[in-house]
Amino acid sequence: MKDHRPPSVTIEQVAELAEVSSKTVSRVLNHEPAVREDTRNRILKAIEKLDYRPNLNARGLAGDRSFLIGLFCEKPGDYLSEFQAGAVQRCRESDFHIMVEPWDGGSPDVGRQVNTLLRQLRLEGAILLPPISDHPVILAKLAESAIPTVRIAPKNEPADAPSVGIDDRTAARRMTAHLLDLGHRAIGFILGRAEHGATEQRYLGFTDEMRARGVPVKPQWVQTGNFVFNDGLGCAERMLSGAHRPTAIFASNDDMAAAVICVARQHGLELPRQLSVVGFDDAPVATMVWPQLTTIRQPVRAMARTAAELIIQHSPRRRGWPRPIPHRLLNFELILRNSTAPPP
Amino acid sequence: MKDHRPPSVTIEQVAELAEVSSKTVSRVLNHEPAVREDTRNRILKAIEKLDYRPNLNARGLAGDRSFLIGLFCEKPGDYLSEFQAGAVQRCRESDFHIMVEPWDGGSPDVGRQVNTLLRQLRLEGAILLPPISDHPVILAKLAESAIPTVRIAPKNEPADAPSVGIDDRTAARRMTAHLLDLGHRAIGFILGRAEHGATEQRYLGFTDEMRARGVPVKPQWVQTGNFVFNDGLGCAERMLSGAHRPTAIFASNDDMAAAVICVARQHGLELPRQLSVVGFDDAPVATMVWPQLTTIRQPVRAMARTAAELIIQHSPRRRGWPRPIPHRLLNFELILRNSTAPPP
DNA sequence: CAATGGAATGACAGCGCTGCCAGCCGGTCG
DNA sequence: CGACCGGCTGGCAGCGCTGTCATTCCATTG
Repeated sequence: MKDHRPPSVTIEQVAELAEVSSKTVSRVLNHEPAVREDTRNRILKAIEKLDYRPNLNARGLAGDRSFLIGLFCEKPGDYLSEFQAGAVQRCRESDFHIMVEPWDGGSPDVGRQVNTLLRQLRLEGAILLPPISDHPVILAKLAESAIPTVRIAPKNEPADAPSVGIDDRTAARRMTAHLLDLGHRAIGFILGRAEHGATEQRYLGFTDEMRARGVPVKPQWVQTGNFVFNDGLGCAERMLSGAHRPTAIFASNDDMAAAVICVARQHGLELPRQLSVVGFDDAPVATMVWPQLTTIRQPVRAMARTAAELIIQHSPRRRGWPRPIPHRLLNFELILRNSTAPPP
Repeated sequence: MKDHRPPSVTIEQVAELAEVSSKTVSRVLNHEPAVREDTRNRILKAIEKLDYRPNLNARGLAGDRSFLIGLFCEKPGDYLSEFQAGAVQRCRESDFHIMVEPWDGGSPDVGRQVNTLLRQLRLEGAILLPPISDHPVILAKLAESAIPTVRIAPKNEPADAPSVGIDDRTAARRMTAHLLDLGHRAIGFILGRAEHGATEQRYLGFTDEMRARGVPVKPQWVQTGNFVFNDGLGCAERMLSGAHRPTAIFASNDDMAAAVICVARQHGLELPRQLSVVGFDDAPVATMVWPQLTTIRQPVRAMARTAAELIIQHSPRRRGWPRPIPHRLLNFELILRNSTAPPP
C-alpha cells in the first residue's frame, strides 16, 4: 500500500549534510543540551535547507512517546471549542498535538475505551473538562497508568492530579455583591448541573454574600436548571409566575440566564427595569440577547494554555507529578453589561 | 526517558498464544481477506484474552500511515464543535482519529504549516470547513501531496476534491417561499461573509423565489452581515430605522437573525406580529432567543460522518479519487418555530 | 608533556509493526 | 502422475528515529 508521497527527508540526510551523525541531529531535535553551539547551528541550517520534518511515528515508536495530549470532554459545545483552540495554540509551540475525545460518562465501557487510548495512542497527558474532571473511573485509569492529568474546574479538590480553574465561589460572591449594591434584596438563583464542581461553588458564593449582608435566601427562589437553556425556562417560570417575585435572578450560566430573559419577556416584564438578570461564563449567547448579559468571564483560553503547559512542561520526564501538585486559579472578570439595574 | 507504563502487549505475544506468526495477526488487524475463518477466530480470541491494542506508532511507521484525518477550520465555534463530534464518532468505528487544525487563512505561512502536518503527522486525509474549503494555497498543497480531501460547503464546485454540503440555494428558496406564503412582500435579506460559498447560494435562493413570484427585491433591504451578530445589528438598524420598513427579514444565519431580534425589540416592534425574522443553520442561539427562530437545520453531524466516511473508505488505497469525484448533498430541514407570522 | 576527566559525538541495536516474497498445502488439469 | 494453481501462512528486512554505551575531543593539571 505504500505510495508516493513527497519523498520524505530523513534524519540521515540532514546528518549527512551537516556532517554529523544522525544521533546528534536527534539531540538537536530534542533540545538536548550536550551539543556544541556551532554544531547545533550547522544542523539547524541543514534542517532548514532540506525543509526536514521529523516523522512523528518514528519518534514515537523509538522513544515510546506520542506527542499527543487527550482532551476529554462529555459533549461538544462552545466551551469545548474555545478551550480546544487555546490548547492547540499552546501545543503548536512545542510540537505537541491535541486529540479531542468525547466520552459518554455514563457508559459502562469507558474503562476499556480509556485503555485503548492510552495503549494504542500512548497519550502523554490528559486534560479533563467538567464533568469528566471528576469521573472516578477515568481518573482511576489515568492514575493507574501514571499519565499526567490536569483537571479543569474539578469538584473535589483533594486529588493526585493538578487542576486549573477560576475561583467560582469568589466570582459568584462578587456578582451577588453587584446585585446587592444595586439595591436588590429579592434575589433568585438558578443552580447548574450537580455533577459540575462549579455548581456548588457558585451557589456557595451566592449564599456567602447574602449571609454576609444579612439578606435572606428564599428557598423557593433557588431552582435547578442543570446549565441548560430548556431547564432554565422552567426555573424562571416558577420564580416569575408567583405573586411575589424576585427583582433579580442570578443564573449560574449564561444559557440559563437567556432563558430567564425569554420567560420574563413573555410575562411582559421590561428588562432590566423590572427584573435584573445575570449569568456566568460570558458565553456567545451573552451578547446575542437583549439586554446583553452582565456576567462573569472565564479566561477559557488561558486555562487551556495553562493546562497544556503543565503537561508539556512535565514531559517527557518520568511520570508522576512533583510535589506539591499545582492547583492553578486564574483570574475571572466581572463584565457589566445592561441586564442589571436598580430594583423598581 | 523510557518508563514503566502498563507493560504493553505486543503482536508477537498474540501470535504466540494463537499459534500463528505475527504476520498473520497483522493480517487480521488490517482486515485482510486471506485468512482462514478458524485461524481468524483463534487470533481474535487471543487478542481479546490479552486485551491487546496495536501500537499506532508502530503501525504507522511500518505502513507509512497515520490513521489521522485533519479537520481544518478557521476558528472555533459551535459549528466546528458539532462537526467534530460527528467526525470523531465515525472515526471511532474504524480506528481512525481526528486532529483539529485551526488555520489563520490570511497568514502567509499556511503553506509551510500544511507541509508540517502532512509530513510530520502524515495525515491520511483532510476535511476542510468553510471558508477553508476554498483556500487556494491549502487546497494546492493538499492536491500536490495527493492527500484525500473533502471540502464542506465549498464555493467553487469544480475541483479535484469531493465535497459535502446541503443545497443552500434550494433551502433558502424554500425559506423565502415560506415568508411569501405567509403574505410578506417587503422582505429584507442579510448576506453572510463573502468568503463562504453558502453566502452566494443562499442569496441566489432568495432572489430565485422572489423573482419567480414576481416580488421585487429592494436593494436597500439587502445588507451584508458577514455571518456575525455584531454586523447583523447594523444591518437590522439600517433596515428598520427607515420610514418604510420590511415586514420580514431573512438573515442568512441564526446569529444575525438574533441581532435582528435585538434591534427590532429596541425599536419597540412586537415579534413576530410586526416583523417576521428567519435565520439559517439552527444554531444553539436559535432556541435561546424569544421568539425562537424559524430556520433551516443543517445535518451537521451527518455531514461530518459522510466526510469522514469518504476518507476512511478510500484509505489506505492509493491516493487520488476514483472518477467521478463524489459531491454529496444531504437533506436540510425547514424548522418552523415562532419568529414568523403573517404581515400586519 | 603525559595524564586526567568532563563534554561532545558516534555506533549500533531495536522500538512494534507491515511489505514483500517465498513456501506450504491440497485440488485440478492435461 | 507430474505440472500447475490458488488459498493460506511464515520469514525477514526495514520503516525513521532514540536509548545505551563506547569513543573521541580538548582543556586543564602536575
